[in-house]
Amino acid sequence: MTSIRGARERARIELTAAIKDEARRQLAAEGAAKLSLRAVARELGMASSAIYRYYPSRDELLTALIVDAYDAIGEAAESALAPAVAPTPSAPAAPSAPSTTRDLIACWVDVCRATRAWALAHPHEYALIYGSPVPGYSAPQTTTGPAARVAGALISLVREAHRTKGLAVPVLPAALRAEAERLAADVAPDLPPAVGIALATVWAQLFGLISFEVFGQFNRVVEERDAFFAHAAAGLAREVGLTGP
Amino acid sequence: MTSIRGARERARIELTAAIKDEARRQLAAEGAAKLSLRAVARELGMASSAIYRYYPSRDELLTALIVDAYDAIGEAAESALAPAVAPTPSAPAAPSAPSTTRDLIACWVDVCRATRAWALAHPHEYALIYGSPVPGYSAPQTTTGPAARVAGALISLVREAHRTKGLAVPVLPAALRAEAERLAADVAPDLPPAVGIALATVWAQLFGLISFEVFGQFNRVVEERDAFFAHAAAGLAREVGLTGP
DNA sequence: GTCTATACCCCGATAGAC
DNA sequence: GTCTATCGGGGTATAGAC
Repeated sequence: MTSIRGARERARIELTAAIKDEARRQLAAEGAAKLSLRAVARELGMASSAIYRYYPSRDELLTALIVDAYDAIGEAAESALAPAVAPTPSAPAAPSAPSTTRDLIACWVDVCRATRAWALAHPHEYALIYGSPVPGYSAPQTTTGPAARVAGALISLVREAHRTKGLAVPVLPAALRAEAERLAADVAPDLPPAVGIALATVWAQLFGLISFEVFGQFNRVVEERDAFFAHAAAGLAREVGLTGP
Repeated sequence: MTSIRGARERARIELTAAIKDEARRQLAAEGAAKLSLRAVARELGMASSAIYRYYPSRDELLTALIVDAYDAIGEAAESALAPAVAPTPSAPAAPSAPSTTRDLIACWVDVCRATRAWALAHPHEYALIYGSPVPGYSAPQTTTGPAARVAGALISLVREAHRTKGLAVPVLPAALRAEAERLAADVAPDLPPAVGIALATVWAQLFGLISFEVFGQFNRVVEERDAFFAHAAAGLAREVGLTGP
C-alpha cells in the first residue's frame, strides 16, 4: 500500500517536473506572456483539462517557474562563494578560515561571473525574473525568499570583509542616513548602515550589466564581453567598499 | 486641390497618431507580446482590416512604438543637458560658455534624473525598450539611431568635461586595451579610449538602477528612491571620470 | 486522474464589395 | 479607404463520462 502510494506520488512528481520543463521550453519560444497551459498539455500528449490537476491556473505555473529561476540563479551565485564564506549563515565557518582581502575581491568577481553565466545560459528564465513584469501577473510573497539569494551571497561576502577588517565604509549624504538605518536593520544589522545603501546600489548595477548583455543592448557596442564584465564587477567590489591588497 | 490633399494627409496623420495612442494604452494593459491590431481597431471603432492601411503588420506598429519611446526618453535626457552643453554636436557651443566642473556633475545627475523620471512616468513604454525582448520580434536597424540618444547625452557631457580638463581618465586592464580602442573609434574618437569603456559600464549601470525601480525590484527594499537615485547617479559620474570641484 | 465535448472568447491576415 | 465575411488558427476553463 505504501508502495502504491509511493508510486503514485512519484508519478505525480515526475509529471509536475515534466510540465515545468515543457513550460520552460515554451517560455523560450513564446515568452512568459504567452505561456499557455493548453500548449503545454498538447506537447505532453495530455488533454488540456488534465493539466489543471497539477496547476490550477496559468499563474500558479508561472509562479513555480519564477521560484525555480530565482533558486537556480541564487544557487549559481552561492556556489561561487563557497571557497571564501560558509554556505549557510546559520553555521558560521570556523573563524580560523584564512580568507584574505584579495580572496574576497576575487570571490566577489566570481559570484558576479557565476550569476552572469547562469543568465546567459538561461536568457528566457532570466527575463522572467529580471525583465519586464508579466502583464496581469503579480508575484505572491513566496517568491521573495528565493529572490533574495543572489543579494544574500553578495552580502555574505561584504560581511566577511567587515569581519576581517577589509571593508572601507563608504560616505553617505545626510539625506540618506535614515534610509540607511532602516535598510541595514532589514538586511544586515551587523554591518555599518552606509554599506546597505552601497549594496543596494551595486546590486542593481550588477543586474544592469547582465541585463544589457542578455537583452542585446550591448550588440555592436561591447564585444569583449567577458573581460568587460570582469572589469566592471571588480569596479562594483570597490564601490561597495571591498579594498584591494 | 492642394487643400483636399492636405486634408487627406492631415486625416491620415491624425489616425496614425490615434492608432499609436491606442496601442500604447494596450501596451500598458496587456504588454507588448499581446499587442493586437484587432483590438486597436476595435477600440477605435474601425474594422480590423482597415488598420492594415496604416500599419501593414503588427511588427511595424511595434517598431513605430519603439522608435517613439527611444526618441521620447532620449529627448528627456537631452533637454536636461541643455544648460551645460550645445544641444546639437554639429553646432558646437561657443567655447566661451563658462561651464565649470561642478556644473557638469550636477548636469550629469540631472540627465540621469530626467531619464529616470521619463521611465517612471512611462513604465510600459520603458519596458518595451529596456525590458525583455519581445518574443518573435526583431528590431530593425532604424531603431538604433533613436536608441543611442540617452547615451549620446551622457557622452556629450563627458566630452565637455574633457574639453575643460575636468575629466580623470580611468585606468584600464591590459585585456581591454584593444576593445577600448575599437569602442572609442565607434562612439567618441575625440576621447581617451579608456573613457569609452567607463561610459559603456555606467550606461548599463544607470539603466540597471532605473529598471530595478520601474520593475519593482526595489519594493520593500529601497524606499527613499529620489535621494537614493541621486546618490547613485553622482557615483556614476565619479566612476566615469567627472571630477568634483 | 484522464478523457471528450463544449461554451465562449481571442488573434493575424486576406478577398472582394462599395 | 473602409466595410463584411471568411479562413485557419489560438486560448481559458468547466461539465460529465469512465
